[in-house]
Amino acid sequence: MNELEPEYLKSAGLKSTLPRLKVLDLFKNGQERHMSAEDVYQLLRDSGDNVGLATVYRVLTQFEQAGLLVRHNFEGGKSVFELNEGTHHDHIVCMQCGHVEEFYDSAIESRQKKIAAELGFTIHDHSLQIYGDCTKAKCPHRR
Amino acid sequence: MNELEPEYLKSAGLKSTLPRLKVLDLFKNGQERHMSAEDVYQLLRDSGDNVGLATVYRVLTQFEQAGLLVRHNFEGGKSVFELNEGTHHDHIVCMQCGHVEEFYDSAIESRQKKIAAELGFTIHDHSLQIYGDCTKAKCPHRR
DNA sequence: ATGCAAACGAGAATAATTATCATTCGCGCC
DNA sequence: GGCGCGAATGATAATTATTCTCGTTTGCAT
Repeated sequence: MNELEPEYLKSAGLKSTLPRLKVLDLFKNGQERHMSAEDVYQLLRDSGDNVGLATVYRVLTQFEQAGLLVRHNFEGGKSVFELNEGTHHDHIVCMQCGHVEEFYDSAIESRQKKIAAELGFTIHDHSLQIYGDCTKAKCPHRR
Repeated sequence: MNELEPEYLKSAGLKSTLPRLKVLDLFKNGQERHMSAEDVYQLLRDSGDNVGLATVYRVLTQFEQAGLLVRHNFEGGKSVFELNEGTHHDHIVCMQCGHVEEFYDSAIESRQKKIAAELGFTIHDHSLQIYGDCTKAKCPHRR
């Protein structure tokens, strides 16, 4: 059932190996959009694939550098990755259940550009997270 | 020469102890606005005050909870603290020299509130950092 | 099929932070 | 001005996230 996709790795200049294909498949066909290294490691282990934790870290970092994944540093000290689908967005994170929603606001984006320019910075990257409680929902997502 | 200020601690519900007074003094009268636990530890050590690293971590966390300091999680894996002067602001960080500038933009703030509301979140906190290079300056600040 | 560099897996090493616990300190009380 | 007690401290062990090391395996071109 594993829908492997070696072409992605080839085009990214990465050799097509089993661990890489499995990790990529997890992000493309798995249920969670946002996963930490530990999450990936456990999910692979659960599905019977024995990929070493060190390899997971290596692969995630390589994928980030290749532009296949994006890394986020949410509160809590661990890096979280998601598939890079070209469209930039920021995140709002529920502090109760850990659920993550994505949003994009062009007004915020353009203000950031203006501010950076005014302060004499060449913008490289930015990171915006809103932390709160998803009161509306009954927090159906677990951490 | 240490200008101690026990009243701050009292009013924050914290017992006035030597390590706490020294850390507070560093933030109020030191040259760096943004410091990690290790930074604080080293600076105290340099000025002849022997405060344990564990104590530094404890005091920083207590000060954060008491509202005296604000904690930031910039890229790089370590927490950075600054004096809480009531005025919220975000940060732009130079990736070359580590220099930090502060800014506040009411348009960004209000857009965030609106977005959180639309997504059904009670906003708790937020974190916005822009990462870039301070091209204008010749990067006079070192990390 | 063969070979070799690149990738892997297990476990050691590192970095930031937190927990443990015996000793010391701040401070109210007599 | 000393006493006592609980809170705070400091040294160090423990934890957590991540990276490094190194002997073994694998992808892939010949």
